[in-house]
Amino acid sequence: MIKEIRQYSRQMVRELDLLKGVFRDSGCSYSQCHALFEIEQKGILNLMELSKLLLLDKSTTSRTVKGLVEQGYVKMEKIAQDQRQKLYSLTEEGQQIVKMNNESANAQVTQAIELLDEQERLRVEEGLKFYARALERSRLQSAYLIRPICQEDNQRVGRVIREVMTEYGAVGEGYSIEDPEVDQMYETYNNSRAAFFVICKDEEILGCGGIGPLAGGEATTCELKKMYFLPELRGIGFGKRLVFLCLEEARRIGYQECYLETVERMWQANLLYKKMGFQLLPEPKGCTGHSGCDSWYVKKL
Amino acid sequence: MIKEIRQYSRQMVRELDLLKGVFRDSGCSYSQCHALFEIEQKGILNLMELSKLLLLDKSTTSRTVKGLVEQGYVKMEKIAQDQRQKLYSLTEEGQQIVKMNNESANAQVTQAIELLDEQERLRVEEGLKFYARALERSRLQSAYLIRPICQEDNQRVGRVIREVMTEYGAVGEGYSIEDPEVDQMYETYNNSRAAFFVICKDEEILGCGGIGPLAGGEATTCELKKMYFLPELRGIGFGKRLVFLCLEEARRIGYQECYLETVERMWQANLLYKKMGFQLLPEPKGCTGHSGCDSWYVKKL
DNA sequence: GAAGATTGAAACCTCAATCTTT
DNA sequence: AAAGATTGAGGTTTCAATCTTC
Repeated sequence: MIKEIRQYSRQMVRELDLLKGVFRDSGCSYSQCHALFEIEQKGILNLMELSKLLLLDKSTTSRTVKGLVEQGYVKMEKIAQDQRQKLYSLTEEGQQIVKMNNESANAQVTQAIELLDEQERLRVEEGLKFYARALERSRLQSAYLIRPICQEDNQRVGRVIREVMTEYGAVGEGYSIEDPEVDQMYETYNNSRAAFFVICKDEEILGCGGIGPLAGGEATTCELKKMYFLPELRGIGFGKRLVFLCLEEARRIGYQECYLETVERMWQANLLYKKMGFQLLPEPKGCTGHSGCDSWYVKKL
Repeated sequence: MIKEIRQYSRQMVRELDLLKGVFRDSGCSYSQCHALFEIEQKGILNLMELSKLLLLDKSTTSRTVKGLVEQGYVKMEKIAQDQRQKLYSLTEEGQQIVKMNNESANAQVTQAIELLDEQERLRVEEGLKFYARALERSRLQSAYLIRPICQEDNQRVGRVIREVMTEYGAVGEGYSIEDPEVDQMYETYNNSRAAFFVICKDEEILGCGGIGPLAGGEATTCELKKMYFLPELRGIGFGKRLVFLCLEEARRIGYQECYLETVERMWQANLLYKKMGFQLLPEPKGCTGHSGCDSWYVKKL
């Protein structure tokens, strides 16, 4: 399947590349047209932001915009707060060009899309969306690594747990932030019925989570425990990966169901658990001593 | 929807562009890696073919391959039949590089695709396939034009009809190639119950087709007639467009069903009719006098 | 020192002109 | 003349170095 996807994506990129010819009429290079488009989208932006959007080196971007300013399509202004930045926005004429270019590009795409039926169009939209998103997540994730916890991580893991729980106001009695294990995660989970992972960038630890036996529960039930991500790590798909990894490990150990408890205000986490097939429970299981929690989930393994 | 599709495709292209960085390790430029890949796919090819596959100017391609030959990844040979061409193929070392590059590219794509579930992966594959195909067809179609027939077309349309019918052996008694109208399509279809279109590139006519009343049939039934495409025009989606146009015209005139007859060995046409919702009939309708036909279809309008 | 922007050198690409073979 | 390939001039892009402001 990878082979097919690569093949189709090569074909698609090739065709899209040919479409770029449309912009020749406007008297600007393709990169200049792209720059005009992105400036129009954002309204106003500086060189670095534009450079990232265009996927061009800042030096190229600088020269590209220089041409546009000379042609009178883009105007530059400075702000008092930061004399380093140059902020670019479109002139009247620039807006005209963007509008024209957009119309011809839309016409081209429309012409192609009209060859498909309604069902196929939806497939195209969804397919492109999923693939773009997957590639982005994969790129963002590639800077980080998931690995089992080791003893040297204890201190930094403790810090992550405290920071995230504090962020969500899960502090004080009835919350796991008070558990003595917080500073000794390695020792606590280093046994045949448990597993604990950390997510790090270089030496820095940014997230963690693991499984262990559910205190006061059946022997076949495990608990998904201490899953906390610093903000930097959120929204790039690591939650799904870590939960998946934990559930796999739980199955390997021999557990038959996985329980977890959390607070409703950690909405990203709650959404993730539901997506991963966890069922909301009306009341807690076992006796974890975490009376501050207000949401309980379980999933068969 | 066009807006969404353009947005996602921009995002996707941007991400794919970032993936190109993988090839840096091999010591070749991205274009060189791409060239190695395409040479490996085809086995052996000349400069012009390679240039088309890479979407690069032949001059760039020449320089790109020159570098690869110097590095010992590609070998050049000439053939006796045509001393103009240079044929390129991979050396052992070149194959090694391609294999390495392919593995790392596959790994990258795999990493992204693994973030999706089975359903989403299928959507990606289908979506990319549909879009690549639609863009290609749209590009190929843009060289041609569909328009109503005019009197000056008569001779050239007659030639197209005879050429295609002869190609499929639909010659002699019982075939419409004998109809006197073949040389006077404009006059025959220039009335309020009929319509006839031609597909042309510049002045050259490459295909035709139209509708008219079904001889010996009910007044509410029309016949799809004389639809013939020269080989150049096949496989780029014009059949669908022309049939669609004819059916629209038939509805406008007030017909309630559309009949057509053809021969089974024109398999592309038969496939098209089925796809467009025509039902195969066990026997002919009306009395067209075309006893050579062996397939009859009808579609409600 | 770090962030935003520009500049110089070199690589890459296109267009047009040219060379060689058919 | 046409098709395949190469070469020269000039635009586009990157990398690294530099300038300016915070």
